[in-house]
Amino acid sequence: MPKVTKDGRAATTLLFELLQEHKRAFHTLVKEVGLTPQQAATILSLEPGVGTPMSVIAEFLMCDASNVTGIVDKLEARGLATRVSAEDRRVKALTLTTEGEALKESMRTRLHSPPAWMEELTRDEQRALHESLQRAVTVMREAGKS
Amino acid sequence: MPKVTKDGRAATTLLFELLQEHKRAFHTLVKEVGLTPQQAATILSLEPGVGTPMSVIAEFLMCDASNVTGIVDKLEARGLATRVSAEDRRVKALTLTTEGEALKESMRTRLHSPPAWMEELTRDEQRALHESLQRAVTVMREAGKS
DNA sequence: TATTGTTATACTCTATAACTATA
DNA sequence: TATAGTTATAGAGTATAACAATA
Repeated sequence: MPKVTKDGRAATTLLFELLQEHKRAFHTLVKEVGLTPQQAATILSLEPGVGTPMSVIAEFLMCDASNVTGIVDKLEARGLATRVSAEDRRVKALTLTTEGEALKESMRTRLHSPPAWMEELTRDEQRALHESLQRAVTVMREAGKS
Repeated sequence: MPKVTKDGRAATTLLFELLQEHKRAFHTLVKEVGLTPQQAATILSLEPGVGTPMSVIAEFLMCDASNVTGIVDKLEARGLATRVSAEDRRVKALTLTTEGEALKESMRTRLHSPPAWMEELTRDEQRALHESLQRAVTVMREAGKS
């Protein structure tokens, strides 16, 4: 098992800087589509055609389940999502409406669209970045499971 | 000028996933030190020995200047920072107290410390990640200037 | 006049605790 | 009894608008 090297520590700090930038992009996008950050995050967390229990949304948002009620109320009021009943009749699952799916895709496209600086990298540099990040995310997912 | 390739787009999406992870780490840390997210972000934005105007803090926090008043009030009440007057007597600058500096360093160390998954990468992989991110951050900073 | 920071107000996010309806 | 979601409440974050002090 390799230790974290000087490169590993430097990479962590650089990641932090890139993430600050991404945060700004999210903040700007959310304002433009007229949602609050939590409403937007909820929309983005929903898979089309799959009902997501309120408790799962609370975990994703890192907040108490009681808050999800109000957030979801507003999404329903705007016609972006609807509550549906599950087998266990205590749980209420949230699904995107057609309008909600469209908004989600629109946000996703813009959020995941490459920042302006990406085109300053050569093809080879973009490939190297992709490969390194892919490897990092892979081990991160593995670590999360254990 | 190279275009954004498939690798560039994939890298952007992966960056998004790492961001989610980092967000969780920040959230956990903030709770542990007993600050709110905005209070913690403010502390982290202050340079030791340098007075930072309220307006600069507002820009960093991406919120209206009127909100900074209350956030700073609480930091002062906890003895982590103090308001000092600047040459232009309209502006009030915020500086860290000794206690505030200590807390900032403690948070910074933990936030920038490599996540657990980093040690799953080999030395070579860590070096590749570092180099790719270094290049990305360099062009990002350049793009930010223009 | 213009700008910095503050105050006032209203809405959103947040955690805690008490409640309901299911299980 | 335990769990999923809701309601009630209080503290914190947010934008807008109006204000004081200074430029």
